[in-house]
Amino acid sequence: MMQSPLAFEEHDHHHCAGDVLERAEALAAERGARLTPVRRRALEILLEAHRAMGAYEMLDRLAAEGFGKQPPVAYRALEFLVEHGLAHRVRRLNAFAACMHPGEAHSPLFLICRACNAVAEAPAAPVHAALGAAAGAAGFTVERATLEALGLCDGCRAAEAAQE
Amino acid sequence: MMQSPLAFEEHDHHHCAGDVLERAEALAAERGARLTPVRRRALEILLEAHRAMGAYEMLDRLAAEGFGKQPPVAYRALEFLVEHGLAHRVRRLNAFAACMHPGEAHSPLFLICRACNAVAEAPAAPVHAALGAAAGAAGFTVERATLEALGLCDGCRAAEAAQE
DNA sequence: TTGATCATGTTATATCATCACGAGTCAAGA
DNA sequence: TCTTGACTCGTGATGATATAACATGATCAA
Repeated sequence: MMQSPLAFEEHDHHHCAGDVLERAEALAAERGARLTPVRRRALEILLEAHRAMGAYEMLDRLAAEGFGKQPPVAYRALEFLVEHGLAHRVRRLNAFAACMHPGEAHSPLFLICRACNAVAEAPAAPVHAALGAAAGAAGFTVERATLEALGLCDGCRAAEAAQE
Repeated sequence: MMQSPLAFEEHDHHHCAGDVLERAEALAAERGARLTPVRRRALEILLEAHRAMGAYEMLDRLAAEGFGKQPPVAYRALEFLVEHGLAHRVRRLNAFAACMHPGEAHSPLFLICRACNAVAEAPAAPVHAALGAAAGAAGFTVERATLEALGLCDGCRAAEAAQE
């Protein structure tokens, strides 16, 4: 599998890990949610990997660190993170990614590069507005939305164009 | 499992099946795609069921009619239909649904009612526009999009409100 | 009619996700 | 202090979804 960073451009990785983790802890405390060792470690692993990761890869890593070895261990930790907005599920990839903006209410738009497998989380407010309008016209009230785009990031698009 | 029609309101079911199938055939012919017996039957089954259907349920039905009994039989037929715009994949449900507007280029927006499991295909042009803009700002070119909303159709919303 | 291509079927396996159960933890209140 | 109830985490087992790899047969253009 190729490298799959969570944003297309270079960025301050320290922010992604440390700062986000810190905010996650504050959030959990504030809401009475228990960021237990497995859960916290799962979030750290997602942040360190800095890409979308399948539940079984997560399980392998957790097991290697002395946590349980059965699928529910990983699924439960990931479910907790998703429930509390600390991670997101990327359905197209059957995978999970750390949320880069915990706390800020947002249902993200994922941009998935089919060439380098990078997954970026983009602001989605206008998309949600359009979505709500379309749904309303059809007699439907949206509670949660899955917005995932498959395509090419600029880097890979340039590379592909050059190759032809 | 509950009934899961593809639109929230009553409608002319004959149109959904007969007419769509007819257009599908025309489309296939036009594009040199071979709508073979399994493929055609798979599309008919989707149209008749008139709801999202998992690959294994499709497989059961195909097998019962004398087609192959192994998963690839269903997956290949469904893959063909999706590739040619005759069906769509609903990722949130790990299921497939017949396209109600074959030929009209559209990447659909699915509205999934969490109460009655109905799945409706809504017009998504404005959503795509917003999506493209958001992606462009992030340095990304969209090729395909998954747009799925989970929520309540008006009927179920009224029922839920009445119950409380 | 021959060769290229595509379709269909098979067996086997990979991958993703949940169920059901029991032991340990922890805090609120009798 | 001692229950009690909610929650957590681990287990084995199973369920659900999807693909790989390969053989046979159909289709069609040259």
